[in-house]
Amino acid sequence: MPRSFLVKKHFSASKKPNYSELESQTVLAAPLLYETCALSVIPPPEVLGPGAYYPPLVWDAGLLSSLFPAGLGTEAEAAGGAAPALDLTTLSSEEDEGKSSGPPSPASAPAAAERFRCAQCAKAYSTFAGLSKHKQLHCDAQTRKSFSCKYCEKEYVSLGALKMHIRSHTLPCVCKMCGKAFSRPWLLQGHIRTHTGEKPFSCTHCNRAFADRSNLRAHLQTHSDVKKYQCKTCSRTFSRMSLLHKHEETGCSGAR
DNA sequence: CTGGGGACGGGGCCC
DNA sequence: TGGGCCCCGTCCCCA
Repeated sequence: MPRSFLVKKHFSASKKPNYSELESQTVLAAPLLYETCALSVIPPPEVLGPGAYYPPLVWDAGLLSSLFPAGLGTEAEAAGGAAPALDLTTLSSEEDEGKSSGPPSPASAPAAAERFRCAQCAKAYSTFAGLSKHKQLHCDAQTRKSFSCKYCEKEYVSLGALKMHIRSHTLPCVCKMCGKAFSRPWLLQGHIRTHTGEKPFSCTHCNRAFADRSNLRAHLQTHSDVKKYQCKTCSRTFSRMSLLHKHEETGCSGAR
């Protein structure tokens, strides 16, 4: 399964993300803030539409854990929220596995600890909050991804992966020439080559040059007698997956 | 219709 | 932990 395929469908039911729309939210309102890609993750609230925005603090689990050292599980309960999959606000740094001195520790009340037991590892906790945090940090995380994106349905197993993904929503890297926004600096660099005409990737077979390494790789396939993608029915090979898909969709006759 | 180029996106790996 | 880079991939367009 292609890795980018799943995400793209969240962006748009059709082909490409609507850059102009995104730019209107994240870039054009405050171009100077982002033109050098200085902002690593999330634009200020006034830049994004109110419906789509979640403040940066939401993502700062470390800050939150410092603000709520006693644990956020009880906070969430008090708020009456049936928390979604797993919100980052419920994450804190390493703690509570029956080891820390926090509220969920079972050590001080062995009898009460029996009240909340993890179904997967049998660890016991005195409070529901303690059990919840344990499951979020350890047992549930082993069976499902734990870091949920606020902008879409994607979930990740690590905060770093989530942060990287969030950039695809915030698009902090903006082209000074045309205003187009990108999630990562090197994507912007590649785009800038479309303005400058720079083509640093050359084919050793025909000296043709490309601005994009992936495009060179695809081009190299054209020099090969046996292409990378092969039809299972007729054994015909193609230089690109898309060509193979087209071939299969149009109905491989089995000939050739 | 097919093949190829151009532009771009995302996850993973490495430093 | 974050940035750079690589790899794999999609989509659009054109000859």
